[in-house]
Amino acid sequence: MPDVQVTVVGAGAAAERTVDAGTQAWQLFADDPGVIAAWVDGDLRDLSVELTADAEVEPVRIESDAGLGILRHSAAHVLAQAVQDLFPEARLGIGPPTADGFYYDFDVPEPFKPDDLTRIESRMRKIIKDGQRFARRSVTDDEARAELSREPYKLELIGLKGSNAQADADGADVEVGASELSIYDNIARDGSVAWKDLCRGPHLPTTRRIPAFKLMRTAAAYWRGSEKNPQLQRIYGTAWPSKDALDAYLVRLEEAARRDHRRLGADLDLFSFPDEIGSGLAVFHPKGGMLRKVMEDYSRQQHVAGGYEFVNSPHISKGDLFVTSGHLEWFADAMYPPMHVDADIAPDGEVRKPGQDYYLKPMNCPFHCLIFRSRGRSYRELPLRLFEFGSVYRYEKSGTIHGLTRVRGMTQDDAHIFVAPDQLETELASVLTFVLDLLRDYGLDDFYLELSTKDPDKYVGSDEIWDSATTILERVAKGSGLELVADPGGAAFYGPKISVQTRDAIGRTWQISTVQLDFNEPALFELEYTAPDGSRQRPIMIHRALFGSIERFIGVLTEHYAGAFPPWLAPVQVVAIPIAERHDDYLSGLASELRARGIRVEVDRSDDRMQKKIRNAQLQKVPFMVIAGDRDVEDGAVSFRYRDGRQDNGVPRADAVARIAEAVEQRVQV
RNA sequence: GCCGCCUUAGCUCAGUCGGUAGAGCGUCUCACUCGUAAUGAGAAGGUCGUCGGUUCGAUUCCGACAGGCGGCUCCA
Repeated sequence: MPDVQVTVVGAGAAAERTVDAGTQAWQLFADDPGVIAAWVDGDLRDLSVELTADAEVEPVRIESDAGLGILRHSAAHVLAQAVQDLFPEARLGIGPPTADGFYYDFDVPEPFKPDDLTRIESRMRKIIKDGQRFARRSVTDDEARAELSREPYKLELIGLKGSNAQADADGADVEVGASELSIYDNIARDGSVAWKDLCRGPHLPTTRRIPAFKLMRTAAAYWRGSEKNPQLQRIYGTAWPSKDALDAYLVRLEEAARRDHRRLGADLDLFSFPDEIGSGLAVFHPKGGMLRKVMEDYSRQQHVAGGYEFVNSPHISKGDLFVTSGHLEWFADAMYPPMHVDADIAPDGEVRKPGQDYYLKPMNCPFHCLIFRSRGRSYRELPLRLFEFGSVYRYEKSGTIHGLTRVRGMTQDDAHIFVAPDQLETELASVLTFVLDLLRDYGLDDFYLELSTKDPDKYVGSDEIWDSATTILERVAKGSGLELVADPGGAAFYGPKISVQTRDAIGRTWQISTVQLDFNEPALFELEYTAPDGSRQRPIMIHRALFGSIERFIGVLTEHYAGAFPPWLAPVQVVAIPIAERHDDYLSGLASELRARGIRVEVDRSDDRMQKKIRNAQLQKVPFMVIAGDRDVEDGAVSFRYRDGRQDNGVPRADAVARIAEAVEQRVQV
């Protein structure tokens, strides 16, 4: 048998190896059970692939990104097999890996019930225990159609082959690759085919190589992601290279649940969503209101320093304003319906006065445009930066509402900056710096940027303008030195945008701030300024919001800090705890001193025992507990307790006040 | 908006195979005055989300609606 030369790329060094023709990749890595697939000449392949001359082979370990994807994709196949065993009428959608797991979509007559998941899970365990081999074979389109004639969704995917851009967009690419079709057979140990699926692979060698998995939940999902298509039943699962890794993932989910701002909002008495008001409409309680005030105060202060002018606009407007701005044309469905006022209809039906439609405002920009237009503007006024905490109302679809992060009434820290074209790039760069600096002040410091470009189906304005605007934004974004991710088609209809994505304390990302360019609205409102040469010129408008909305930002910060806000943001900064009632007055005196320094302090005069008061302050995540008993009173001192249980006893009063005031002023976390 | 699940005291949750309900925490009162995460005793508190249907009788079964949760779609 002729020999074949291959190159094995390992950790660090590449090694030439000579193997028999017909050697399969697994034979190179037979001594390493962590290897589950291989890169062969840059393509991800099954370990059963036969090596050809001069191939470059690199092992794929199960815990690598590619390895996890293969593990989870294989788990999805096991799920689908289990489902079709138990529900023979189930038809297959797609089943790709996701960031932390996998899912598979099924068309079933009845949605799955919670009990079904348990049954499916045990069936999956049996399939895994069976050690079925994943075997790949290439098929022609016609062969695939014949074999999968019972699977209408798969047939549709076969038809998509070649139009790969579309398939990529909705995840179908895991089933049909760019070139040839393949089917994976699951071969039982008696050699029979237990199950098969159209799939481009690769897969684990056998089902036994799934060390740990769990089905998480069921949900409905539209076929190929479109509302117009039928809904399939999706089963989500997760799979990991070890039981420990699975457990760690489940712990991570619990940690995220522990930080959920909806739960903390109730526990810390920050806000609520009374049914009587309506879905997605929050009320802020005194503690949430204080948090909000502190955030706003600091933001206003920074906006003054940043050269912004403060404006204000009403919550409702006649509809014509939103006809001019284009919002009614594009977003009428997502606006609260109009209030029709001032109509005068005679008893005989004669219209004496037609009346007017007023709308709750969904955006602040049209109002700011009117402020710009209220008088003639000179180039000397530019950049003109108009800032407002503007409350807007959007009739979000009922199913999308989520705590404070997706609401129907919100207050944006909204500014519209009008610039001359030659000021655009400089202003954008300084806006981006302003945004990032302010976010850092609130304790967020891990960012990347996303550049959202034109949606070919939903935009206004000329291609040239879009291209040049996009180029400028890209240059500014790159100039920030932050990682930049493309978001094709993600722009608003009126212009491209940069959004700031923030990673929180447990690594989740949130879209917070946006900086959007708008060449469109200044034209709709016929905005002009007089240039140095006396000509009339059209300004460019920059929309920008840092918090996005205050509500959403409070939600994000609450989760980021798990409710343990740094002292400057904490609604109650200090709880003073007397050990016995006779120490109340002593601590009231200290509280007055602290209040004189602007510190938010409460003295716990309840008749709880001191241990209970500590527990209560701890549960409320108050940054400073100052405790005083006989010893402290005698020494003119207090004892500190921090949220992490750390104590610092016998601190002189003046030092204690200074320590607290300093932590607040420096905006540090304690 | 679509699919599924859920809704019992302020909160977390028991319970009633159809005969109008119970605990812990919280609240209030009293006693206790205590050195770093829950002192003890007592009391108040619910037309079992809303409306309709079935039934002698509905918190329980059925339906609609509202609200919530998990996804999908959407997010100017």
